Amino acid sequence: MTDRVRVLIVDDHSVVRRGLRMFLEDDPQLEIVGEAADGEEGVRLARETRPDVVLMDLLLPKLDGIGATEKIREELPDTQVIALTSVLEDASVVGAVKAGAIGYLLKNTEADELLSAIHAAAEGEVRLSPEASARLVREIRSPQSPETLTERETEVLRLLAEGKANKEIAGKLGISEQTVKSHVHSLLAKLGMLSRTQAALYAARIGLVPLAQVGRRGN
Amino acid sequence: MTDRVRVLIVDDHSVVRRGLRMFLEDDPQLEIVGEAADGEEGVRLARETRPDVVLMDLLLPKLDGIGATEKIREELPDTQVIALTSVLEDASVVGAVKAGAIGYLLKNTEADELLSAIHAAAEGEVRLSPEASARLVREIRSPQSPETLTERETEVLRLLAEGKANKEIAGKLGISEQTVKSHVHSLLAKLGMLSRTQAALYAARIGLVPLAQVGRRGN
DNA sequence: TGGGAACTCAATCCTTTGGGTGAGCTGCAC
DNA sequence: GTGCAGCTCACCCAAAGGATTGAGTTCCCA
Repeated sequence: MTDRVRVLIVDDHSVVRRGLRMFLEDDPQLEIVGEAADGEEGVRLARETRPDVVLMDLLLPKLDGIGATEKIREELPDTQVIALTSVLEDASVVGAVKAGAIGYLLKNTEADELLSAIHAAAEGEVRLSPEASARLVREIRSPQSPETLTERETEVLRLLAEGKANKEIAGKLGISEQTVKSHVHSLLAKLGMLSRTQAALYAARIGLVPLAQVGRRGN
Repeated sequence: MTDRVRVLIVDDHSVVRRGLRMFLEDDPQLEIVGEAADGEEGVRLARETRPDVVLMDLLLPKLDGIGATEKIREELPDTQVIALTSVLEDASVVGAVKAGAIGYLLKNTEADELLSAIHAAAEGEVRLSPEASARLVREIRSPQSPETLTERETEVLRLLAEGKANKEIAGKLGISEQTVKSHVHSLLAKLGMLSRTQAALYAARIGLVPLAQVGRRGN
């Protein structure tokens, strides 16, 4: 509490890194120990600098924020991670929390909120944006809680969300089309959806597939 | 050229606004005349402050960046707009340019590039990020240029991209399912795609539908 | 060792999607 | 007017998608 809180910034946009740095430098109690532009670099810098708090964007090149959070929390249990993202989605809130994030804030958070969240995180206190809290609560108590997809189902969903047909997915995975259909079936049931199109959009929404390269002719 | 360039920042993330402000304040030739957090406020502030250059995020609440750009260019022909976005998509590049943007930059642009782009814009010079240029060129010369969808087709695509079935779309639009099918057919042909799922993902990718609220049960 | 979860596949059935073709209507441009 | 583009609809057909039921495998955990 008396020492300065050492912070690492991980975000792929230089503008955002700069903005965060400016916000944080207003607080003499904080020290920025580094900036990383992708997930892998984030993990590496965390390892080197051993920060108290990492501000982690979730959409990152190379290794996404959730993956990076997992690795950091695994290797450096004393380092707290705050997920900082522009988009709010059920799945990514839950994913970030599961990965070990202690906070989840939206990028439109005001400066003082952000600072207080960082100090809270350094003390091991959970701090979520009101929206994120709502999602989490809904997740927990929701009776028709979106059951988690199995690994295989997720894999199928990913391919499905690239616009592939069942037959293509079957070929890709080396299984029969029937099996793909059964995965699609249970995946739709779990998500409470009625068509592969809805599932594909859901996958895109939660960032299961990089939207930027999706749906292109012949992929 | 001798006067300071007056800049308006429009972005819904306070962190990004702060970051941009810091970048721009390094340059004594620039003056920041305002910040807006959504499209409508952006248009209003542009009207009031009559800036030389507007830095416009494309994903905005209330009125999106392309709409805001159109309005600003209409009312204030001397104000140049630079689209500044985190995602690069064919359609939004083309859309922004059509709406009258003179520049299109990604948010991971470095500070000096950004500054030089602003000065270029103030002089009426076009400045695109290399990636955006590539998309534009491809758009122009591409022989199988993605023919533009008609209004009706776009409407159908939008509903399709909310995960709706043909029958639902028909009901929503008050036309027969057959007609919907014919729209879907020609729309797929124009986009060179094979399934509604691909089309839906494409629509999501170009921001035809707000991804945040897509694919939910019962919408 | 018994049970459950995950993955695999099959057979059957029905619905949805999408292709092909043709055609009537409107409104606008040449 | 003639022609074209866009919107509408119909009929037919093939393919893909999705529901249902049932069942075999492996692997892991209680």
